Amino acid sequence: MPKKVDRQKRRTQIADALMRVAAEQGLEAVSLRHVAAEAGVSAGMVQHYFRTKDEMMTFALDVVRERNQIRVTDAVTHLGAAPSPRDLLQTIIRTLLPLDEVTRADGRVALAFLAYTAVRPPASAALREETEQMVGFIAGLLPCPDPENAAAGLLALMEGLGVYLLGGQYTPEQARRILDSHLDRLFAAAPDRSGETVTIRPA
Amino acid sequence: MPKKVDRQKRRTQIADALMRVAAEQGLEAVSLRHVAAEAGVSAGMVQHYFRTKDEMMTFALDVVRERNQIRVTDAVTHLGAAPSPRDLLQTIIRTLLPLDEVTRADGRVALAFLAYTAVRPPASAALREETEQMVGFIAGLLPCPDPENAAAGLLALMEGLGVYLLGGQYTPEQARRILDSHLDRLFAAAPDRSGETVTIRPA
DNA sequence: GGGTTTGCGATACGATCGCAACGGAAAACG
DNA sequence: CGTTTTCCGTTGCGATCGTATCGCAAACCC
Repeated sequence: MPKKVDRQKRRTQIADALMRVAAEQGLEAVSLRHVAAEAGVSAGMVQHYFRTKDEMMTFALDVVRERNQIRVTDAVTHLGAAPSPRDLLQTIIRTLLPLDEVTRADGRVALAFLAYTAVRPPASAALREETEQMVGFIAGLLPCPDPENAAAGLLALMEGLGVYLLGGQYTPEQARRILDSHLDRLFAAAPDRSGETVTIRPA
Repeated sequence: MPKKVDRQKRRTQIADALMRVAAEQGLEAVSLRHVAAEAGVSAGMVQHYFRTKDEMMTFALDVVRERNQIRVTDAVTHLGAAPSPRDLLQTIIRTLLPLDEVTRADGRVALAFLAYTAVRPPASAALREETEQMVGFIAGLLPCPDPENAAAGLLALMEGLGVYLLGGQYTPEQARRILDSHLDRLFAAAPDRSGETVTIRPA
């Protein structure tokens, strides 16, 4: 057969280049040739690994989601074995917010994809499922009444904070304060369960 | 001089066409010729009223913002002279959320522009100022402690709800419930001022 | 080692892009 | 009524787009 090439690895390298282009110049600057140049390869090679541009986009979108997933589980792991629900939530959400230059780049890509998929509904199925799962998980951590809606609201607040951070409308410190204030409210009105902790279990 | 043409009106007509294209096919489908075709005019005419594409985009962005502003003041006016702070907030935010097909179209445009300006920071100055003003206004309506952060959080929640609505991750009913639940929380823990009302005054 | 399969660079094609330039029609002004 | 100024449709240019296709080299199978 052919040369042994790690296909998945090459595809990821190309997706990385795509994300760099998208983060710096926006998604509309993403073209086969730009991505190829950014990746330091020929345009033909990009075409070899992605038969169509849309396939490349979809793959990159998956990579972004996967990276975020990893970031979260990493952060949670570093939190120790039995964090309080509030610390756990704060860590998760702070991890997902574009608070530094690195995560900002990712955030710009994610935002661009959001606008991209808003016109191509089928591409967002996985995203939808992920969100639903997240809502369920967070709801279980909240001591307040109506935890389902509170959890969904917390996620929405996170998303909005991300958007405003990228738009430069809120500073990172502001965003952190807003998040903390919101968590205060979520954990305030409830019966005191402040001693409780969460046991991390593998997904 | 020349034929008397209402320049501003023509520009708005073109911007309307732009928004229709952007809402249906995304911002990357917005080109001089597409917009011209959608508006039923020649490409040359579009060029006549906007020397560059970027000028057209910026103008359209302004129109979107202006429309939202009008929608809000309209809704608030229909609310009567002395609504409760909570009703006022609910109305404002529901007005800004993409809950029906019409506002969804606007929301898609706004989201596309958000991604657009994320890479062109200078274009978002007006947006930033508007948000700041809004935070101040909302903060004055909130009875809870830390009203500044709560207000900013409420706006972020709204933005996130909008994004999730456009992505089809939350349904309109869900979004309304989430918003109400959040408002419950904001107006719950406070000293009872439920009898108070807000006096609407002109901006 | 010949044949086959794959990796990948090169090139071409038709479409579309933003933009510039030209030209005529029409209206206001002298 | 002629001039001038604006309006705007047409056309063309160069660049770039996504995609199809070809060709060759390298590696694997037998």
